[in-house]
Amino acid sequence: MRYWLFKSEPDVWGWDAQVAKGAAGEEWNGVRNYQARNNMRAMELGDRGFFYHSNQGREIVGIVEVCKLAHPDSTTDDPRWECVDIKAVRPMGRAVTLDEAKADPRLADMVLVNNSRLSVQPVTEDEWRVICELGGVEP
DNA sequence: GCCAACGTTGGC
DNA sequence: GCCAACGTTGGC
Repeated sequence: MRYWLFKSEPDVWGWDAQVAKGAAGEEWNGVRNYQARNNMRAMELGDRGFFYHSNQGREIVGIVEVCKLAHPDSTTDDPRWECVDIKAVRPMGRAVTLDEAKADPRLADMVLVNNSRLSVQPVTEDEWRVICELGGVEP
């Protein structure tokens, strides 16, 4: 099992919208970046991810699970773009902000801290534990 | 709202 | 295959 982080602007697709989809989950569509797509192709069923609000909030608000492997993105006819489906698992006990992540030396190498542009990114097991600790949830 | 960083496109 | 131009993301 691997760990990931999904970014979305809360105005466009936020945690509440994800939760509303329930156990069925929803396509993480709209990604038009090869690196992000490749990360989704590498995902397996049951992999966990953080749900991050970019721009407004700039914080990790919840935990999601991959519930469908990479498949063509229904929002485009371009066969290059694929996406997985994810479902909400649980909210963080307390949102973990980008500032907190930046301030914690254990997260100095985290992609979130170092590459603000990548919208679907890998998270190491150590980073996962640290964020869960800060957010007050079981890893 | 600005702009730096980054990725993509397309002419040559 | 290089690189200038352009578009987008996302922190600030």
